Amino acid sequence: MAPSRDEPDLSFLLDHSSHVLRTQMAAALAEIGLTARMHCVLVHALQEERTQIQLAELGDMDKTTMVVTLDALEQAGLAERRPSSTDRRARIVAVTEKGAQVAKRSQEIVDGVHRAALGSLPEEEAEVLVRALNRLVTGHLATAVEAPQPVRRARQRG
Amino acid sequence: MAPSRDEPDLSFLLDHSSHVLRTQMAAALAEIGLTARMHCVLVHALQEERTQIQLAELGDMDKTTMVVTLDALEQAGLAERRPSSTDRRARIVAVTEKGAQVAKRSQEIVDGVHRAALGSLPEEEAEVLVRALNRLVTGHLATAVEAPQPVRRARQRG
DNA sequence: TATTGTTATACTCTATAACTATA
DNA sequence: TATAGTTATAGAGTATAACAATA
Repeated sequence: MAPSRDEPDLSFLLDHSSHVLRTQMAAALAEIGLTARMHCVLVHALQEERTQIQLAELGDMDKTTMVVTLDALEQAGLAERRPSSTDRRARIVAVTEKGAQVAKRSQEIVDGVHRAALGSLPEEEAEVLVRALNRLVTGHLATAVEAPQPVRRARQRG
Repeated sequence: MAPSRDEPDLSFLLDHSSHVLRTQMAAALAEIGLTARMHCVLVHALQEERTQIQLAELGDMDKTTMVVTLDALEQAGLAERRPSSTDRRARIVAVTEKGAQVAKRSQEIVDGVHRAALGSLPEEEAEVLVRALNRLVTGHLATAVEAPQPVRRARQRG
């Protein structure tokens, strides 16, 4: 939505800037064959032994979305599913050697995209921007208002 | 995506804050039966005589999305399609009396949601936040990187 | 009984294509 | 030939339900 008047339209400012930054990030990561989600999973899986559900929560995605993301990472040879030694239901996501290299590169890309954006601002403005957003994200804009759940029919038996 | 390290994760900050603000806005406008798009169309249509396509451009939506949005506004008795006096293909979107009242109320709601967010910050931080976002939106984050177009088959003849 | 991961699929959203009327 | 608006629908994205294995 475009700004309608002279008042600051915070919705437009946040929507537009986050959308454009997201497209820049997607384009930059696509050059090494990654999506933002794949990058996110790689980085978190590298930090410590984590199951799919733990990684899903960290990346704020559904467990079924994690399945698809992991399929892509496995197919690219960047990660593997390994049985957990303590819970035979769970799978630990192990990052391969190649995956670790790619993650290092993708983190540089992510940092670069962020630096380019923040670097386009006067230094003090960039600092305050980050501080203000952090305050919002941990305060007034911490948790989404959940919409009323749409009804969902049972799926066809097969 | 959650922040992965100690560096400021601008993507997360913008995505999260814009998403939560959007849900707050949707919930607040839903109380008077509006979506953000409906509000956007009402406000712009009130400013001057505008066609559907002009309103679609202002609200950054497709003309087909505008059709759906206008259907909703008409059904709610808030706006009407009127033939343009200068172009018999085009329709002017006229806001009804009731629509004008609702638009006034919805603008108050929008302003209120924005004020609540900005008001949760120290005054100077809020000012710099808006200034910085404005600079990004008109500068480094002005235009989205467009993704390669997905192929699209011809639609079934009927 | 509850949880992990999987598959199948329903749903939403939005854009594309084709069409009619008009320019 | 090009444009405004409409309809139908394709496609992406994602979440829900059901299920098997295990806790």
